[in-house]
Amino acid sequence: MDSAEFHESVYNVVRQIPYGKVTSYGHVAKLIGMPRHSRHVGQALKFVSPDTIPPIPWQRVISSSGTISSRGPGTTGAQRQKEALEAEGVEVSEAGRVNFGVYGWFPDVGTVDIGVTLEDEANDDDDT
DNA sequence: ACAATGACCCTGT
DNA sequence: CACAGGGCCATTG
Repeated sequence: MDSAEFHESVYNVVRQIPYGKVTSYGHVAKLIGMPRHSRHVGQALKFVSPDTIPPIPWQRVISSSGTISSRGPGTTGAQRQKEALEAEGVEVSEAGRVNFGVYGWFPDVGTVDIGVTLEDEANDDDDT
């Protein structure tokens, strides 16, 4: 799994988050089979540009605590994310928190097409 | 090779 | 709920 494939998997999963729903970095990491790489999911998402086709709804990925992660003081990323979510009907509290009980999307691992053949990676024998 | 960093996560106080 | 500490792991200086 290269970083390129990692990104692909992340994008594929994120694209499948239903409109008006949100999930967490950690869950995305689990879905692509790398539960320890929650931080890198965010890293992958920051490479996303609004011009990407098909579009990647990066705003639907927040922290496991249900809050929008701050990109640091002076940045507007978190603010844009909040507005983007509200634009699709997701309620975001003033503290930047979303009610997972209502808007959470946490499908079981294996029920989501990650777009990468992880199932065939064990098949490397050279049958003649 | 080492140290620091990051759109994270979990547990404990 | 707020805060602190430890763990995690690829990337960057």
